[in-house]
Amino acid sequence: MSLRESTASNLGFAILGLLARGAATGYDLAQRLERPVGYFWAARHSQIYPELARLAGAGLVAYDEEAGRGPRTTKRYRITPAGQVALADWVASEFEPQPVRDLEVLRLWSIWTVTPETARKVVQVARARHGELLARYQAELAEVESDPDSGDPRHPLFASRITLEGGLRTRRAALEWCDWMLTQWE
Amino acid sequence: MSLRESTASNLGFAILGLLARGAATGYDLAQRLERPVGYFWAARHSQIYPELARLAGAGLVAYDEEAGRGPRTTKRYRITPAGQVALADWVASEFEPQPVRDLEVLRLWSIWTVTPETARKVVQVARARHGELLARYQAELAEVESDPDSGDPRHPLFASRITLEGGLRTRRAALEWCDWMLTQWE
DNA sequence: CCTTTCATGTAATGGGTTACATGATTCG
DNA sequence: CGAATCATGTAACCCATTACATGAAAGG
Repeated sequence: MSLRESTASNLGFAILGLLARGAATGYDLAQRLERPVGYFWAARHSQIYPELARLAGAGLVAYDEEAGRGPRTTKRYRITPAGQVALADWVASEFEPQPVRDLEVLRLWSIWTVTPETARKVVQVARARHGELLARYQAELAEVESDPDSGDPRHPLFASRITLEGGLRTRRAALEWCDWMLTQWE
Repeated sequence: MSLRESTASNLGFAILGLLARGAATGYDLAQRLERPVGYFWAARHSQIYPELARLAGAGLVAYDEEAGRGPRTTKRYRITPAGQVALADWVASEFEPQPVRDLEVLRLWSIWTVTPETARKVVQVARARHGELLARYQAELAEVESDPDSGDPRHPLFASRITLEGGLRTRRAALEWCDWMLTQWE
């Protein structure tokens, strides 16, 4: 665990993390970086394709070309041994906490400028959103837990399980916070 | 509460939120956007000065010039009535949840690639960081709560109090999550 | 036949960090 | 007298979003 110069960006490690779980096309990666992984790290395809090219240039990923359906060939990427080392290294590396940017809290921080009635509406909308996410996480966690591999610390599903558990706990705390806030306008 | 075209960026509303609590120089704003406000919205002075110029151009803030200490004049900014309206409007406006980017969770999501011993170390470091933040939030909350104005929904300290309370709850949940995780490698 | 999905890229723009640049006052 | 603080700005670069662009196969 030491401070290190990275060969890949944060997005690069998100992609390596996906490829460590299985080979995929840029298109596949873009979809997973919208939905399951996107809960904590989102990205669009326009960002993913150039990053894949960089990772390939650094030898952290490699690809086979299949004759594609569109105008270009389809590239199926996989992580290389060097990529696996880089990923594991990065997981264990120390890094100082990055600057946070939470739009919901920023909004609440100025909520004293509106009437209590408006304020309560804002909190209720936020509460509903947290509730939706909580339900989604719970459903996904149930699915992951149904697989016995999710108990094995060296299996990807183990990591899926603990990150989902974290999301769940965070959302539950946020819901309780919203309920508490609603009691604060007398 | 309707979807609206904003006159200011998110950073702009962070600045308006600060100025709504009192006049300040760009330098003052930069400091508060590092420490207390930086817990949920951080920014550097190189971003703040141009944004202040934009806000002034849009008539949302105004400034008085004092003969400054350095090579340039010191500008003390205050929010205008139009700025107050824009801020309150924005607080009540709907906006779809922005893409999340949480480096800590991204890292844990690939933790299955390292040995259980290394993994536990990673979680312990994260746990310590959450503990530190919790302590800081608790101290700040105690200070805010000592002021009776923090109970008045139309006073800025009310909003400081509820956002700190949220930070506290989130950190507490994160700590419990870390403790739970540590039980997961048998 | 039309829409969705698969599949890949590039260009323009905006947001944010790091580094460059200047200089007076205050504190040790 | 040197370092920290007050105080303001600009420039280069990186990261991310939106929009532009193309085209085949599959499904309704």
